[in-house]
Formats: sequence, C-alpha cells, structure tokens
Amino acid sequence: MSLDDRKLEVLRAIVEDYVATQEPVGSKALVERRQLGVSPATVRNDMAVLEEEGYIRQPHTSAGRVPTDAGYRLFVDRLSRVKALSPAERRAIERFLAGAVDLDDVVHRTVRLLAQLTRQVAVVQYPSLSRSSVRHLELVPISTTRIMLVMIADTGRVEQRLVELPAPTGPDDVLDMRRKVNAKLTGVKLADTPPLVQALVDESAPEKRNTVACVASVLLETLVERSDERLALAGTANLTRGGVLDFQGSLRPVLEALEEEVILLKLIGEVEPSTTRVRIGDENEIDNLRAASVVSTGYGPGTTIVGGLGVLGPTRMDYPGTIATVRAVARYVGDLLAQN
Amino acid sequence: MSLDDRKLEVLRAIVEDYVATQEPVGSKALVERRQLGVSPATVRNDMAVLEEEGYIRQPHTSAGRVPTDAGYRLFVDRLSRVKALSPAERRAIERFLAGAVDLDDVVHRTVRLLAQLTRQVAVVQYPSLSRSSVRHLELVPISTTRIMLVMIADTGRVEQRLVELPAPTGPDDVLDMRRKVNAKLTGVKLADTPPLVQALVDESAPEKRNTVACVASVLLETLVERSDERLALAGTANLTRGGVLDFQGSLRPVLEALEEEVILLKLIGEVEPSTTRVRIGDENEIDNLRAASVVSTGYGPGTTIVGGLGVLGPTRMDYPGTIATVRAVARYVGDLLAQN
DNA sequence: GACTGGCACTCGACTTGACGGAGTGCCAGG
DNA sequence: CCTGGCACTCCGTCAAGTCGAGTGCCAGTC
Repeated sequence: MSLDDRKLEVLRAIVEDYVATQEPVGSKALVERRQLGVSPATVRNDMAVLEEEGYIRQPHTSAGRVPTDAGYRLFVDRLSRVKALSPAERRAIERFLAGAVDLDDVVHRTVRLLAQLTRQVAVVQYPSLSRSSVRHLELVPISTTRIMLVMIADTGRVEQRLVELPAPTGPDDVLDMRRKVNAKLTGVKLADTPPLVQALVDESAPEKRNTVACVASVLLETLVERSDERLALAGTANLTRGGVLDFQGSLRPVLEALEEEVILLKLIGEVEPSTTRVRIGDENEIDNLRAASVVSTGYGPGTTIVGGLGVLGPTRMDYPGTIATVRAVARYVGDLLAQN
Repeated sequence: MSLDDRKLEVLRAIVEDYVATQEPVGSKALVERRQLGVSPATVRNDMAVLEEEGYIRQPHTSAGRVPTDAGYRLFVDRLSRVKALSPAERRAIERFLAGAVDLDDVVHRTVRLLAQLTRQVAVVQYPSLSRSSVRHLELVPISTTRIMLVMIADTGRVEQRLVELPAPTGPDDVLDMRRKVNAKLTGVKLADTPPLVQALVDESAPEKRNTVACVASVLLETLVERSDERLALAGTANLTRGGVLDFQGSLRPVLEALEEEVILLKLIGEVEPSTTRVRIGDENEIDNLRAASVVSTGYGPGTTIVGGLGVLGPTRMDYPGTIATVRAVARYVGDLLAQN
C-alpha cells in the first residue's frame, strides 16, 4: 500500500510539530493545530499505517508518535520545502564575513556564523590542499643547517615546516634551490607534485643530492601526506540545548566523535559538487553519531569545490532551515574566496 | 579556635574519599576506611567544627559531608603531598611528544596528552608572540600588487598575512625592503618592534614611502595586535565523566566558556614564572566556571616562559595528581622547545 | 578535658498504590 | 472511506509508608 497525499501531510505535520515542541505528537493535538479537514480518528488510522511502514513510532503505548530516522528521511526528500533565508539573515551573513583579513579569519568567522545561525555544532574544513595548486614555495635560511619551508597555495592556505639539512648549505645554494623548485612546481596541483619533486632530486648535482633529497622529503610530507587535516569547530555548547533528551541521554559519544578530526573530515569532506548531503541518525557510519544528523555541503570559488562545511545536531532538527543556512553560508564563503 | 592535626587529617580524608567515590562521606565510613585511631563520634565532632569553619558542608541533613571550595583550597595549600609521576607516565609523556615535527604538532600532541593523562579538558596556549623575538621576516611577491608577509619567531611560531600594495612594485624593491626590514628587526622582541617599524617608514625613500607604510601597518598588526590569540583544546568529552553531577547539573555554561578564546587565554595565560596556579570554583572570575577548577602553569625553554597550559575540570578533582601531571608536561614541553 | 558509646531524630531514597489524563485501537454506523 | 464513541493501556504524578545512613547531643569513662 502506498502513501496517499494526506498521509504524507500527516507525516509532515508530525515531523514539524515534534521538531518544534520536542514532544510526541498525538492525533488530537495534531488536528487542532493544523487544519486538516478530518477527524482525529482518521488521523489515527493514517498514523497506524505510517507506523507500520516504519516512518513513525510510539515511545510507549498511549503516547503520541515520533518520527523515525526513515520518517525524517522521507520528510527531507519529499516533504520539505526549502525555506528562503530572511533578508536579515542574509545581511547578517554578509556583515559577519565581510571583515575577514585572511584565510584563518574567514574560516573562523564562518564556523562561528554557522553555529550561531543554525544553533548547532558547526564544522568547516580548511580549503583542501589536495584540491589546491602551488602558488609559491619559499625557502628561508634559518641557519646553515636549517631552512624553513613555506608553501603558499592558491586557496590562501599557508603551510610551513622546518627542514634539518644533512650538511651546511650557503644562502646561495638555498636561493638556487628555491628558484628551481618554484620553476618546477608553481601552478601545479598539489596532487600532481610527487613525480615532479622526484625529478628535482634526480636532476640535482650529485654533490648536492643529499640536501635536495632531504628538502624534497619534507616537501612531499607537506604537500601530500599531512594535507587535508585542518578544520575548525564551533557551537559545541549548542549540544546541550533541549536537555539531555536528544542524543539518547548522553553527550559523551558525540563529544568524543567531535574530538576526532578524522571523523569530522569524513563527515563533511566527502563532497560531490553542488550537493547538500544530509545524513540522518542511523545513516551515519560512525556509531557514536547514530543519534545525530549531519548536514554538509562543499564550498569553493565559482563551481569548483575546495572544501566542505556543515553542521551536526540531533535528528530532531529543523532540516529545511538548516539546509538553507548551510547552503547560503557555503555560497557566501565561495564568493569570498573567488575574490582572491 | 584553630584546627588541630586530626581535624586536618579528617579534612584530607574527606577530600580524598569524596574525590574517589563521588559520594558524600560520613563519619562511620570514614573511620572504617582509614585507620584514624578514634571513634566515629569523635570524627563527627571534628566535622562539626570543620563545617562551622566553612571547609565542608552537608548537601542535606543526614547526608555525609562534602568539601567546600574553601575546603579544597586548604587541602591544596596545606594537606596535599605532590604525587610523583610513575615511570610509566613519564615514558608515556616522552614517547608521545618525541615524534613532533613542528610547533603545531608539538602543541597538538601536548594538549591531547594532557587531556588523556588528567582525564580533564586540556588547554595549551601557543608560544605567546609578545614574549618571542623575530627570527626572520620574509616578503614573498605574489603579484606586482600583492606580497605575502611571513614572520618566523624564535619560538617556532610562524604568522603570515597578505599585503595589498598601493602601487605596483617590482621584485627588486621587495628584496630591498626585505633586507632592510630584517636588518632592523631580526632578534628584536616583538613587543619592542613598533618604534623600529616606524623608523623604517621614516627612513624610506619618499617615492616608496606609501608602499613601505602599507607593509608596515600590516607588519604591526601581525607583530603586535593579533598576537596572543592562538590556543589548542582537547578532552571536552571528559566533562561528561561523573554524570551530570559535577558542574551542578549543566555542562552548558562550561562549554560556552570553552568556546571563548579570550576566556581561556585569561585562564591559562596569566602566568608568573614557575608557579602552578590552582583556581577552585568560586575563585574563578568567570561566572560560567564557578563550578569548575583550573590548574595552570607556564612553560618555556629553560626558565623563561613563553606560554601557558593547563586543565579544567570539576572542583571534585584529584588535585595532587593533576598538579603533578600539569607540571611534568610543562617541563617536558619546555625541554622540547629548548632543543630548537 | 578529651574521647566514646548510645540513643533519638532527621531526612532523602526508594517502594507501593491510587488516580487522572492523554492517546490509542477498534467497531458500528453514516 | 470517514467518523463518533467506547473501552483500554500506560505514563506521570502524588501521597503515604518504610528503610537506612548519618547526625547531634548527652552522659559516662579514661
């Protein structure tokens, strides 16, 4: 048996009311609050069907109904109309992001903004290095046996590492290295650099090969291995809204998950172009987040994507509003990056 | 009336037992667990006095006693013997910190380690710029109207900012500026740089003054204004240990406080040399942290101090153990920094 | 004078039972 | 297919009662 329009309408009403009130919603209250043109008894029948199909459930006999994860999923996929942001919100976003002075600042402002607007936990990934290109590499001599390697990516990210040289090296040699490295790597996607770096070593004069190899290895680490790991987090305190009712009684597992950068990157990092991804409760692969939902999307200048951002909250979440906000913020950040 | 030795012993026992069990401790249980050579009745009399003096209190009539903030304070000041760390712990610290590749890495490893060892929330301030000296300043031309300013401090910290130039400037001019800037500022304490930067502007050729002034203003921002703001945080999930009993029922205010970098910097940043500071409950100036205790200390190479670190937890905390761990970690980090 | 044993008392935690109400499922009738 | 009615379930709450840990106080002892 398929679900007719009224049943879907009932489901929508249940989701919306439950999200708003945090309480199981019963047939009578539902009929009163909404004007469905039918009686409570009819709604009850519909509810029975919805329950059988797995979209809602009763916490206990003679309580109202609560949406299941599947119910939320159906709601998100077919029932929710995307809320447009209010002009005030748009202005808030613009104003908040406008004053940013550098990439760090942009990311921090964004994550705070997102947390504040959605009243959830917000996560923003720094522009992923693997999607960036090298804008410039700088080698700064610190002493004769140490140089500082600074990599500037076209996305504005800057990474630096200290290199211990195997043999004393004069500033001229460093300058020479710098020139060669830049000639080879500037403009190249970070993901494509390894063979070029290897070539640099191979082409170097034999007596310097040791030194070059040393720099090259640190370079590879910086460019490739440590790449994507940075992100910013804000709004943890929002987890405590709604008592301990959300998250089935304990914030513990959620807080633990939030401490693992790897987990967070998985959550917001796997982005397909211009999609907003919603993971509801059980759909999360991480056990600790089975009671949570994640709304994430990619951002970047124009249509390319250089990183992900998103929010995490209880499954009982205002999906339309959250999705709209996440999308809007991502777009604004993208525009901001495009300006550089 | 002053407190004789036995009363102090009773207080110590109450603190230690309460910390261990999380339950109010009564006279009988106390006499059983410890071998004080006296009867419960005597202990009760002592307790009555301790309560009158404000060191302990009863959650309700006919419950055991619980230390007050003042009680913990007395305990910390006069009753706790510093626990030596176990060799296993020492080894753990060394092993954990050994593999660090750069300053970011050191700080992140430290904060995680601290959270893990103390099972509390850990905070580590990056080496404060205001206490650092300039090791090197690098100006990297990005385009003719943009250069990247990179500042490397002797503590290993690296800060960068993009500078928009008022007029197109060739690479030679940039090199020239770089030489002059370094000649003037290398080795100088960041706090002492402003007049020197001003001098740089004054000494520059009139036709370049505009450009130099522009760089100088960003330089000042980087060196002075934005200085101390960075820190790392870990172990938030530890707040949920011990149920919601700690922190008088709500993590909310604590989580909120942890989101404010300014607050955290105040907590761990105000360090006098080689002191470990303990703030207990009400002693915290921040209202949100009235139910929490903070143990903090400074760290740095040798005897100088370049930053602060510490942990935050419930007033019901193992003070001797925590203090020992915080000190030990600070010393190891200091040693690590001294190696550079 | 300090410590101790004993005793009455207090008060929270827990159990039990009763009750009201919200919400349900089902059924017969429109 | 919808609706009104009815019996039923079961949660939440309140009141009463019990239990036990812990106390304060007092008289007695060393």
